[in-house]
Amino acid sequence: MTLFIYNTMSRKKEKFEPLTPGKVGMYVCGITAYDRCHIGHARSAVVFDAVVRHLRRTGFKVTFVRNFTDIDDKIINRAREEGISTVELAQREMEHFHHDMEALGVLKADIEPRATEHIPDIIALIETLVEKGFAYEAEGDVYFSVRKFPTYGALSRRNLEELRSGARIRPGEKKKDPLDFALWKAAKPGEPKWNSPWGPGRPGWHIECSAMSMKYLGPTLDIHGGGLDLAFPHHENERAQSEAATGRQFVRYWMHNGFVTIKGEKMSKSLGNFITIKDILSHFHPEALRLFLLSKHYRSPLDYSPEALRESTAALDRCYKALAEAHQFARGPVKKKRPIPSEAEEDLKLISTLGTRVDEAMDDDFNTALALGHVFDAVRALNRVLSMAARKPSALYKDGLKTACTAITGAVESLGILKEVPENYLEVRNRQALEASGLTLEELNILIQERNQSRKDKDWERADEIRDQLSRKGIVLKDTPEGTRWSAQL
RNA sequence: GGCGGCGUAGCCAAGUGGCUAAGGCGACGGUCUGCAAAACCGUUAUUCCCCGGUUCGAAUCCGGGCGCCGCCUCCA
Repeated sequence: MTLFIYNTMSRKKEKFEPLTPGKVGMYVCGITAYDRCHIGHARSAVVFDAVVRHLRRTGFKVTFVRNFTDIDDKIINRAREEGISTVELAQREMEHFHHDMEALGVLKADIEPRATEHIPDIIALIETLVEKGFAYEAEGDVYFSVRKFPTYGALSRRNLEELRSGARIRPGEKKKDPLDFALWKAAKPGEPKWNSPWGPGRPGWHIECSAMSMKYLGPTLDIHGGGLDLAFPHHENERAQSEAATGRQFVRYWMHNGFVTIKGEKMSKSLGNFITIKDILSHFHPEALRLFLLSKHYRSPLDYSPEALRESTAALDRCYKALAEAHQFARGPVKKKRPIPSEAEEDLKLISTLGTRVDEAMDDDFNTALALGHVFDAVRALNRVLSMAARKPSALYKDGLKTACTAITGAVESLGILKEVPENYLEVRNRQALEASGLTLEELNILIQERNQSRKDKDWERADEIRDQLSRKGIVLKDTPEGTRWSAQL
């Protein structure tokens, strides 16, 4: 199997060949730690988490670096508003980030460098650029001279002259060219500062990513990822700085994920139309959010709505229900070994090859939507087998069902879903439903008993009344040969 | 204005030259059930925004149009 990745640089799907066979150096732009993360951040995190998982699953040794920007204008301003230090603010938001990521099942990066811990590396890189004539100092600021880098604009397909016509030098900036960008900013009174050859100041945003990525991954990264909004100017600038400094190719494969929109508009801090990860997780299961985020190809826009999350929850419930029932049958008391029909054998075979189909989908530029389609096919096949097993029970189903469950949960490793014990997942869903219904477990059981008595007496009217009453409270009753069971309504 | 992306069923979505246009949610019919629920089976796009072209053959390629979105300033 061969992995193909869409490279923003070439605008084409390319065969993935890392610099060193079998090893992948991957850098993804993390967050600026000044506020809670929203679903847009979650998408980027989950998408690249799936990338890392899939690379590792298919045998690559991945070094994954995701940075924190812990000093910049937004942090300084927010800290000032809150009356705390930039260090405190950044620390708090990095902790929030870690909590959110852990909840979402996003693997920790191997290295999570922070800008403020890499000031010497940043300064060294800027010095190289000054020495080589790509950067110049101006009253304590240092700027990158865009005109010195001939292929500037190649990544984001910008035309320098057109960019220049729209750009302006803002008051207080000492650029020679409107397109030049800051590598080092002289400290203003009261701002955090570090000493440098150009006087006290702090690094610009773009240079920190160049310095930190190359420090841990070398001059050439295999994969550099981030949101589409970072392509210009952030990644364009990173590329210019890095290649100017090293004379080597900076990134082999540029990957950019599309935006999360809400009512068709980009979700962003500036528009104020964002929903935080924390908010979502107070209403939905983290895996439902993951499922939602992976339900569309990573490069396309993805429109958020509570309905969409509910749909993902319904789909996830169906998967867990099937797994739970398969477990239950496998552990059940059936002893009789009657032969199982060939249809069941075929379904079990289909399930056993799910992993291959998921991996193939992922190999095609991480087609998670197609991969999920295969997963749902397998779940339907599993339910089909369960129906047959319920109709004509046989102990011969047990091993097949156990293997099928393992095949499914193993196949979705890259997607990072179905990681919970199915019974636990359903129990949590049920507990939440019970809480929401306002009933205690005891009250619920009394109602169920009363209904069963009514059913025995063939008082269907009363029995249905109780069932309807519970249904309105979000609790569904199911009459099975083993008795009446209740569960959360979808 | 410049650059880029998108428009596939009621909704979401995969498919980028050729087998029956995946899958999810929903709706309807059937099996099951006292009736339900869940699950399964079946139906739900003879057609992929519109018009023209290339081709033996196009949702898929080309040209034009309409509509939506994004980047060009901080943003995942």
